[in-house]
Amino acid sequence: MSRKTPDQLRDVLRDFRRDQVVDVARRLFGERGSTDVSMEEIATEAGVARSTVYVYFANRDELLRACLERMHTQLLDGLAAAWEEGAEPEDRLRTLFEGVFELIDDSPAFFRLAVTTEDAVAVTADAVQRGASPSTPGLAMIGLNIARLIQDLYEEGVAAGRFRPLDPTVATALIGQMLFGAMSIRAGDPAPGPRDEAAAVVCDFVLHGLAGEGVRG
Amino acid sequence: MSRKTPDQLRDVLRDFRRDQVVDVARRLFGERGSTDVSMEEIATEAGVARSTVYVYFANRDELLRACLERMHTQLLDGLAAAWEEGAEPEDRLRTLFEGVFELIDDSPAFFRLAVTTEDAVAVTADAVQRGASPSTPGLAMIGLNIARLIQDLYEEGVAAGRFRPLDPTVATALIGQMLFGAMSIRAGDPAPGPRDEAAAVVCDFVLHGLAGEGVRG
DNA sequence: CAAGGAATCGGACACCGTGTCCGATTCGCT
DNA sequence: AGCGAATCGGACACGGTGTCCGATTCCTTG
Repeated sequence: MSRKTPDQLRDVLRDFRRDQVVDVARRLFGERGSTDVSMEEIATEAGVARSTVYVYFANRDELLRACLERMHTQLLDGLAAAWEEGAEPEDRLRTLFEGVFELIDDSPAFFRLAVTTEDAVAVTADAVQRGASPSTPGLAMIGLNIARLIQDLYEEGVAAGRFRPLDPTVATALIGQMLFGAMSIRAGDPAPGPRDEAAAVVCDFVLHGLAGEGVRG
Repeated sequence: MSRKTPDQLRDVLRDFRRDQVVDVARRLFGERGSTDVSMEEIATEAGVARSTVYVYFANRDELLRACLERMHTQLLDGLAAAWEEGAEPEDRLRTLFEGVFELIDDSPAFFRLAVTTEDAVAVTADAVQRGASPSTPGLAMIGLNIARLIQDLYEEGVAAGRFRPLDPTVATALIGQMLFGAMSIRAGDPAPGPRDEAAAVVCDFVLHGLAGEGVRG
């Protein structure tokens, strides 16, 4: 062969090294704020020179984006794994909350990160509607895929006659809001309760709301 | 009198100057991130020397806290103003959302600020239950008062037979989560819809949930 | 008006983190 | 052994923070 190492292999290696750094950065960013942790510290902890980090990431922000993207895929993987278990829309909803909580419990500072880093908050269903191209780079996708998940879930539920027929865009946004709120609060809770319980409670609330059962309708 | 200016007056003056700086800081922090805006800039914009800012605030963090506290009181004032209008629990709930949205629209970066600055996320009702002493300094109060508001609202609703009787702590937390999520999303929405509409939609969701009306119970 | 004190200015300072650069070194491959 | 790529490590400029202090302004009071 003319090339000593195929570009392909070289890239794999490169990704591996990148991941190595991202792992550390994610942990440190998680424990303390995204500020308060220096490049030096990340590099040292990852066992590389500071200058080497800058080979893989143009700057601090890009490293942060990489961390968020990793958490994102981690979340989606986790959700996909448990996704097929229950066929009932209600169960899927609960699964969704449980999966999200699992990620939060694993690295509670997820949100401080996500929120700090601009526009990751686009759990709005508009985004789905506006159909941001799947090639959209970076963080827009982070909430987008979840929004899509929610919208699918909701429409299934309506089709099955389990959910009220609302404007799907609005409904998706509302569920997303609840999800976001629940995540944020759990992320800030120093002593969160059991995951399944918490998910069940939130899920019940999302389904039936606040109003007394006999009161209305 | 022995004193040229009574300490009292001196303090008033001092507060006035402080507010002057906080006003500017809040705006700038709001427009761009809490990072990305230097003390120098704040000072200049406020028409004082950088060193003078450090007379009133020990450091950047303290200035940030002051900004958040100001927003907090602003929010509570706004809510209190419209609080008595509707006696019905449902109306009060809607008023709550509207009031919060109003603040958000006024300075959308409220949340990036609040969330970034640790533990402001304590909208958990546990906090109310644990009864954090009212003297608790700083940001713990920021969500606490709102939580108290929510809890009162909820208990009124239950007493009036309008809300389902749940564990008040849990119910408060859930409403708080929805509120938090709604705020966050609206804060990130580049083109938010009319306030009253948005509030009405969220409110309806909180009241009746997702499930079809005839489906369950 | 003159004197005095408090607040403010403005500029110097040390410190730290970022991002860039480059020569020296190590590592893997042939 | 020899080559090239990756890595090291340490220098650098830059910008922001927080501290300090002498000079200046403003207001009060005698």
